[in-house]
Amino acid sequence: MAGYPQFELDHQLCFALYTASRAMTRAYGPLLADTGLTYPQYVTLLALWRDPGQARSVGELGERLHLDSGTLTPLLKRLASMGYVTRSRDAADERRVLVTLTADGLALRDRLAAVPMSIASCLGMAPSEGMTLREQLTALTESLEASA
Amino acid sequence: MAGYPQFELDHQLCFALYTASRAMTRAYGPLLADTGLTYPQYVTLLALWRDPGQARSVGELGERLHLDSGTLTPLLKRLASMGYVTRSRDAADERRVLVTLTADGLALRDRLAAVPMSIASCLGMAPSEGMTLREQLTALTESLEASA
DNA sequence: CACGTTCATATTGTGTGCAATAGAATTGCG
DNA sequence: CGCAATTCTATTGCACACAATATGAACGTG
Repeated sequence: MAGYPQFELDHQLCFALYTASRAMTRAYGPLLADTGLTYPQYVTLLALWRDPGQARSVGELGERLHLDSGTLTPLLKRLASMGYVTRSRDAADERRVLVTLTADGLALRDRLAAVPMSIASCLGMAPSEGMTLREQLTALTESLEASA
Repeated sequence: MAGYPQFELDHQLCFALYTASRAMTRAYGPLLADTGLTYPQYVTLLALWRDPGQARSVGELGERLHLDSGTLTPLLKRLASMGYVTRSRDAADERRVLVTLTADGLALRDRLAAVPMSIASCLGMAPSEGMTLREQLTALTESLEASA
């Protein structure tokens, strides 16, 4: 009986992706522990650090991060309670909530400046390899989201 | 001011990985909806389908899936409540809990036989590309877990 | 300018993930 | 044999993810 080769766990791209993603998140844990941040919170700050004076709506952040309000609303409330962002209704459109970095939130960028290099040293690959892998994963995301 | 190029969201391998993994999980949703399974439950069944008569301890499954008991215990209880597995203490070592496929759990393997091909058609890449990507991700996981 | 539709965010409910702890069983060492 | 250390699973607490729904604001059409 040959079995069901299409179900072999070690042949599944999905499983390799799922496992690698969780390993990556765990790798950030010790690097973020000082600041009390989780990995999703760190990624949210990455989006905000891009242009620190610029306020973003929840929807803009969600589009950028591929996350919905059910995830972002409580996450942003926790960032606000830690003093890293502020949340306020947009005066021009009261449906929108604007998220802005605080001085403390911006200061985190300097405190965490070495994090990307620390992670890079754990990847076991050259920067060019990482770049290629990143591009393949981005293309994969686009294909998967287009099929939805 | 040049800024902080190391923090550019679109240059982060971690973010591409995080986003792709969630996109993949979402892609499985419609394919598993009929069975009531979630993606982590499906992956757990993949491990069990490998050798359907073989009982596994929670620890063995956790090692295979890189998941701990805090995740697996409730997940396996849900699979048991759906009738797809049974859970029982190992008579030879009462610390261990043995997980076994039921007939219904095994029958799912036939009901879901087309799932891997359906997913493959959403990936936007040739099988050989997917295989290479999978190998790179597996190597990445090993590097990240070795650095822990 | 009313009012139904659409838009933006919040809430609810379910199911992971994982660190930390607890608790029971087994093992190993003297 | 006795008991401390170890092993294995379960529990607890917290933080995502996301579908489904609710709520309120803004818009468009007549």
